[in-house]
Amino acid sequence: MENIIIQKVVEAIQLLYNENIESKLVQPQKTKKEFTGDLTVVVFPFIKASKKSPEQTAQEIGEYLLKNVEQIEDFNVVKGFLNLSISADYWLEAFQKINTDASFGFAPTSGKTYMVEYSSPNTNKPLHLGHLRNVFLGYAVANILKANGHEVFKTQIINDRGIHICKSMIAWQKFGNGETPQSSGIKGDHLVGKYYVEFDKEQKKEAQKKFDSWKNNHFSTTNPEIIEQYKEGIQDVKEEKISQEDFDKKFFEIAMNRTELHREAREMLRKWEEGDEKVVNLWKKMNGWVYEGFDVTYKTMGVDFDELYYESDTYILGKDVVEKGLEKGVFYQKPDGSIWCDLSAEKMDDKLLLRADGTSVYMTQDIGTAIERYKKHQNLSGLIYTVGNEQNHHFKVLFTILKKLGYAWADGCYHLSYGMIELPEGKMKSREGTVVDADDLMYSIVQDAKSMTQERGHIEGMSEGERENLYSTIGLGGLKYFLLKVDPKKGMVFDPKESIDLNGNTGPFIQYAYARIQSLLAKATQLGYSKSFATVETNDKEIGLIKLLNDYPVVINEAGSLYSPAILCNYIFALVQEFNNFYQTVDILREEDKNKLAFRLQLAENVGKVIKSGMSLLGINVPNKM
RNA sequence: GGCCCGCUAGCUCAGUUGGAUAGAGCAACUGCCCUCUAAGCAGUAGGUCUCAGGUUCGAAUCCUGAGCGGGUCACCA
Repeated sequence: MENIIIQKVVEAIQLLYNENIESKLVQPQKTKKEFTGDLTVVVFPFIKASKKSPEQTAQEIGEYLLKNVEQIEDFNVVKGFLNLSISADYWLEAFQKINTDASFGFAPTSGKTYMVEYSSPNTNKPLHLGHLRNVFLGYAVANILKANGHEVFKTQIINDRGIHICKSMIAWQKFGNGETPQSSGIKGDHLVGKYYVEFDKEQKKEAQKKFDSWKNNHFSTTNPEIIEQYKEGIQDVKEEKISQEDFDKKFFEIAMNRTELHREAREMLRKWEEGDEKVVNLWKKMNGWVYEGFDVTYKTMGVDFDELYYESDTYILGKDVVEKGLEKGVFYQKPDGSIWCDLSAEKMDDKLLLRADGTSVYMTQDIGTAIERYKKHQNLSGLIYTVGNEQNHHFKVLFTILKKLGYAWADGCYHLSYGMIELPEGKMKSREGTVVDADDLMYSIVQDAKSMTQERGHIEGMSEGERENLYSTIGLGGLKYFLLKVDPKKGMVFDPKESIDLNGNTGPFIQYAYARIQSLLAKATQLGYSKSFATVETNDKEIGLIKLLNDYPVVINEAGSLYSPAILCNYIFALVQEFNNFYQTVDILREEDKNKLAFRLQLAENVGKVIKSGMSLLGINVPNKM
């Protein structure tokens, strides 16, 4: 419809004023609620061509459109705004198409393939609230891309090696007494996380002892540098060059790095890299526990992956590429032998790619892994990394380097960056135990949903299993919607003391509307009402719903190209608001005109269809009763 | 300090190439269950869109500067 109008407006200006204007200048938009009409054309851009007042220009163009576009049946002019009314027949016809299209809103196959990476956890602790946002976001974006006709591979890279997991391993060896998930009844990832925390606690104790003895001028260390530094530090504090707080922080950190525990963890990492059998076996065992735990969490979350990558496999990648890059002159070498990428042209600091001793850094393996993925999936149109915005700079550098290396596909790489979730008192700190655990949060929100549902739900006649199922549908739906409705780029505050709101603009609000529709349809079937209708007289609430339904394909497209499930959330919410208004002001089953009744049933059915479809793209289920 | 991002109602957020009187939800107040599910609907109140300039028919939106908040600039991952 928009296209027809654009074309006809250009035509009108050509005929009326003998001027050619760019079709870009014609921007039909939805008419605001307080005015009558469906589409509005702003005529200000045309007054240069018409050389007449905005009002008169709008009037003349309006008359032309009324005569020459059959779907337009009326128009009105307010200042420079030309409001056009589209005929009900046009909307009814559009509705027929929606009604008969089983995969309404979804684009035909595009032939493109995308890879979406999300989650990518460390294996030394369980998933937390930040992962929930990450995973729900990545999963929803993957679904939305599929709905846009693309083939999608969902993937994660599991950070299964490194100093962090060694810490858990050391602590378990020292204090674990052979504890296992089976023996303790603790979920595997939580058990490993418990020892990570244990390690930190013990290390802090040891560091504190060391630090205290320094304060008393007892230096057990054989390293005279530390003593010297410390004494200088004290002097600086006296001269107020640094604050006591900064001094404490700095030397506590130094003490931490000089603890026996820290040395042991480093040593274990070294042994792991050598392939020491004992260490590798312990590593496999404890990672195994973590994976069992993650599986349960992912299952509760209702997400999955098509392809897994492990850092223990990929951390070696990239070295040869960097060396080749050096030969080709893309990178340069410093006198100490380290290899760097010059990014001054891009106004960024130079980036280290290989240390002087030839070992790699994070960036090195990211380069290698990206190349690996494009080798494995030829024709990949895009690679989407769902990673927090603290790594914005990292990805900017990564994509720039890939491009410098001559990989044209680097343009298809996209960092799906999202804002951090903060608690009312600030950032979550795993060391301070303020992290909101994913399993705990999901459990408690389902409990909330349970008590709310028992209070006001329509659960009579449901089996115990069906009820439990409903509680988790509502609870998790609420949680997912809560995390997805905010623009990914923005940070958000989460207060664990207040449970997530399940009224208003929420998942359950939408689920409730869906359940009402299903109940309505069931009752209609029971009463033997038909859903087929001839042409009917419509009211503006009905047309309003059709207009919104008609937007669904555009919304999917937009949500896909902007990688934003939030756009879809807002759309579904608006649709439900409109439907609730319709539902509460227009009779459906009580309607005496059976033709109208049938039409309204079918309208409700299609609203339900779109709600279900949209919610499923978000990874949210909808219940038939609640 | 350099670079990046954010700032819209008391709170949480919409507002996509600049368009009409800036919109929702929560919280507050007022109405509505005659069983089409009140987890709902209708209404009231709440705003110098952080501030100051600029661009033009027209700015929350674009430009410049300032303020506040966050991130990053690691031979950490």
